[in-house]
Amino acid sequence: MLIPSTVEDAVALQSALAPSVVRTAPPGFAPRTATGLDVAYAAGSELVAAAVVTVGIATGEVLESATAIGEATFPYVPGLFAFRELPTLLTALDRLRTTPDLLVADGHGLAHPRRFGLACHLGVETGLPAIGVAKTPMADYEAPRPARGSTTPLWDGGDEVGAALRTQPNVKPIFVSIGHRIDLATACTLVLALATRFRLPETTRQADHLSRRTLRAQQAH
DNA sequence: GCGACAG
DNA sequence: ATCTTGTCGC
Repeated sequence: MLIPSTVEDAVALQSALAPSVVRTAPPGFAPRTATGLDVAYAAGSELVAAAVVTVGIATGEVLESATAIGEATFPYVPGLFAFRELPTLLTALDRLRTTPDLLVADGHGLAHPRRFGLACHLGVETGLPAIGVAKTPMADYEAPRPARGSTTPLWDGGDEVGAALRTQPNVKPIFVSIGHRIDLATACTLVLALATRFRLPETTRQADHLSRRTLRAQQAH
């Protein structure tokens, strides 16, 4: 995968790719598994550890996982952090034996200044359905009702770009947006099904834990 | 012009 | 993201 060498090129690439995002699900789309992706960073270096974990949507059971060690070359710039994580995440994805039904990225999809966050980039790059799940919003929203499952729209420049989703009663919402080849309502339903017990979906939790374990193990060497 | 800004 | 102990609660 080609990583732009400048911020200007990175912004241009996102704008160029944004029209490729498909905002509807494939006919008869009924994923049985979901693959979570996350990256852990080392404190003072560019070392990163990526983890991808496939779980059963109905059970939350871990079915398969893969990891990769890499280097974050691109600097952290809000709106461009996908360029830090993409190469290592794609390497880890390639190591899965079974092609994912659905990707769940740790970050935004359409709820992004150029409508092309990490989840969109992952989806367009792989051709797979993808959802963005973020812990903090970049867009405006009103608090959803306290009940589990309630949602409220995410607004950015007059566009509805995602949803604030309450996954647990009276717990801070998470921010769901389309990544690729899915609609927002389906994305929210699937994320809710993956967040039966905790605020974050099981995909995110498992990938987060595995990426941290992988980084620690790498640093011990 | 200045601050804020996914991870 | 990461640096970081204990503590309150289910």
